[in-house]
Amino acid sequence: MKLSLLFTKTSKTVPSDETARNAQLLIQAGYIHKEMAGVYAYTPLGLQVLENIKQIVREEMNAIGGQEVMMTALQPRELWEKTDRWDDKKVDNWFKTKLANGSELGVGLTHEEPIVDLLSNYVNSYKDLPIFVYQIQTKFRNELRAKSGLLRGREFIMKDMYSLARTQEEHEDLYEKAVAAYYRVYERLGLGDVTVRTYADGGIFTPRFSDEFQTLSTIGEDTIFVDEEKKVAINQEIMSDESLQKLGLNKDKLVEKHAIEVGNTFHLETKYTDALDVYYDDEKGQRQSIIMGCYGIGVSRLMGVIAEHFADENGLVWPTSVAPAQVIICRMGTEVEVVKKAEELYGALQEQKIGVIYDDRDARPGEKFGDADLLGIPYRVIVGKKTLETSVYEVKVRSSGEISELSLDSLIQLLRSENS
RNA sequence: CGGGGAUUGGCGCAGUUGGCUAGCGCGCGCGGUUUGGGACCGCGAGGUCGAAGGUUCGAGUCCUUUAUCCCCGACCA
Repeated sequence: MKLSLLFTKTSKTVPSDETARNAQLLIQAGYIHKEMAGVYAYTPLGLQVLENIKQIVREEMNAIGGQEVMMTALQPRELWEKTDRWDDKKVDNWFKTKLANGSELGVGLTHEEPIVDLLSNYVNSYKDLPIFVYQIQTKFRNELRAKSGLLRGREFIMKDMYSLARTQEEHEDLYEKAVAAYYRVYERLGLGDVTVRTYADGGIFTPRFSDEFQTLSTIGEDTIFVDEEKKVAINQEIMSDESLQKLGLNKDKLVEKHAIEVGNTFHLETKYTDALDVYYDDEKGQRQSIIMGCYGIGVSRLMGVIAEHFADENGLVWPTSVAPAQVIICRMGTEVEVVKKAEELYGALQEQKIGVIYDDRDARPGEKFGDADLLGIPYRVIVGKKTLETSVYEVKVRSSGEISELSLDSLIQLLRSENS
């Protein structure tokens, strides 16, 4: 992508109506646009990051047998009344609207009911199970208070997966597979070291604990207690001697930390399947309940977490796995030979299918360097008069600041290895 | 939903005890000098001060209502 063609621009000033670092940086660099509180649009660069995160999530869900679908945002009232989740007293953050004929609709905030309703058309026999089905979709929640940029929005992108199992053992197996897939997702996003499985409240679903995936961060609104040996934690909200005993955790080994929830998995048991009257026939023709699990990852929230977690005083610092491009070419000046050299490099990298941004603007060096830093592209290559005299390119690593001089071949090799 | 703060060109801000045609920086357009960390000179466009109502000879400045945004708290199935 040529920067001269990109309609977004960076700003020298921080938006005055944001205090959350993720929102400040993402807006300043032109990745997102604030429509209203808790509602953000994604511009080309931001969308690319979002798509990269989605793709990682998608690959890992597919790897455990997940089947992708896309459910609807508009939801019929009747379906949700069957599980007693329509009433505002039960779930108070619905966005609701009406058809022209007056029928009430809800705007999707989660999809247990519609998923089960969909699957009920196809699931009859033990032969049809188990199933993992997921989607990556916009969710709408009428939060009383949106805050912290992408971390808590009223409209946000979420991956929600649901598992349907025949037996408790099968459910446990699916559940742990999903948890393992979650670990791989955070690992690939660069958050593996700071994300910890955390026991939390199971909500209204079940007396069992749910598992949250908490990324350690000072910006986190959750307080968790981490057992660093066991690599697990317990959320403050369920912290009690009884819970600790049940989980086999030793109070003295726990360290208090702030963290932000980037995933949550629940044991739903048979609550939704039973309520919606969906069962399967076993080998003996006996009708049996279906055991469900649900698994969420806040995709857009992750974008905010990653932005904020890796940023430094000069701007964003994307991990290579989600960066909108691997490398940015900064062309110095407009001399014919320099332009030619830069275009050549741009073409060569594109040919190698390496994500590349070419700063072909007729701007001053300082502006180009500043933008390259702010945009957070992992590698920066300079093409200027000096480049013409040597046969190497000056390459700077955004995260470390390390500078090296590489031939075209080794540059390509470096960028391709990061890509895999 | 309770408490606090904010709202003035695209962005960031200043506007004295109410007083003339509402300023500044950045950005933008034109011309020129520049080009390895946001350089400079000249000219220029662009706002009716969140909205509505009121007080006054006169309101960005005072009063009332209201909308929106941010923060703290409550909430987060």
